[in-house]
Amino acid sequence: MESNSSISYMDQKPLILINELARAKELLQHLESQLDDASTNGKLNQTQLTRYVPADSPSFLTGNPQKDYESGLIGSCSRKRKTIPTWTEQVSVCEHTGLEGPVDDGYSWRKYGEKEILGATYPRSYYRCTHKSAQGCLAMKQVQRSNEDSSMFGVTYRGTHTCIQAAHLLPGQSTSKPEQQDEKRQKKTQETIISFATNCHMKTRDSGAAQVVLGSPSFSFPSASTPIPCIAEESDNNNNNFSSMTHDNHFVISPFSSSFISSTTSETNSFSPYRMNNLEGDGQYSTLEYDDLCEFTSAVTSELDSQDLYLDFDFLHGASYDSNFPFHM
DNA sequence: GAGATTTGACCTAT
DNA sequence: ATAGGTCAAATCTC
Repeated sequence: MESNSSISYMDQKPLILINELARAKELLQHLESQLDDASTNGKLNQTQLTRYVPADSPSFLTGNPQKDYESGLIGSCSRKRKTIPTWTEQVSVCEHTGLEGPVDDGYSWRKYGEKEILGATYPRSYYRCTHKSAQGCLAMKQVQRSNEDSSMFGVTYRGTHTCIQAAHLLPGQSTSKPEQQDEKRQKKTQETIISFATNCHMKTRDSGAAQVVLGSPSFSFPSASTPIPCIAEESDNNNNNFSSMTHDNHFVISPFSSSFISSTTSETNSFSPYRMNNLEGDGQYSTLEYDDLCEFTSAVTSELDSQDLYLDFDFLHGASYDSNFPFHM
């Protein structure tokens, strides 16, 4: 990689990180799905999938994928109304970490409806991409506040952004003034990392049972509407040539691929506390890559019947909070 | 005045 | 019949 690209990469690390964390979340969801499938097939009878959600929440909050499959929200087009061939993503967002609530995820949305939902304390809000008319972007999302924890929101994304903002903005960016975007992005990046570190746990047990803990009460991915659809299909990518577990159970993060940098903007930020140190001891920083997470996902599924694993992202140890990084396997 | 939000009516799947 | 999703006119905000 030429030097200019290298500088640009360093400047854009926070943005990259946001996107990477969004990818991580999606991959964890994918993993959860894989584990569920394995359990269904009798491979993992003791598999437990734990996902924080209020008990009386709608399906996208209760984490009942079967229900959503049945309702057509996942993996297929909705059978209701116009069938938009879309990919559906489900995330939970906490307003405590999202700064501006669940609506501000970096994209421009226009609210087109609100509906009282049976059994739900709060109404569900319906949004579509602001650029639907201008650019034919079909992205939509639904936002619903949790019954039990009013600070929790369930955000269901339907469709991917095909508008200009999807091509030129990273999740977490908005159409506000650049300086405001910087501030928002910095805060969101910090909050995202902290939230991710505090609440994302993956464990395997001696018994072979697996536990995935996603979206605990304060867990959020402000950039949840990542413009990277069809993760399940892409997760089979075999270009993951840079991640491995070391002898001391550290997850090795190796140099960043150039392909992802091209999707970022040229704005600058500095988040040195959150840099990811690789473990080569050469002082170079690197980024948790998408394929690392594919490897990670694969590792979980292949190691379910073996020893405990421990995943240690050093960059989080350097963050300005004192909790132990809880990303374990 | 343009664009966003609200809200009641309407449509469609179950 | 009912519930969820969408439409579109009215209203609000900048």
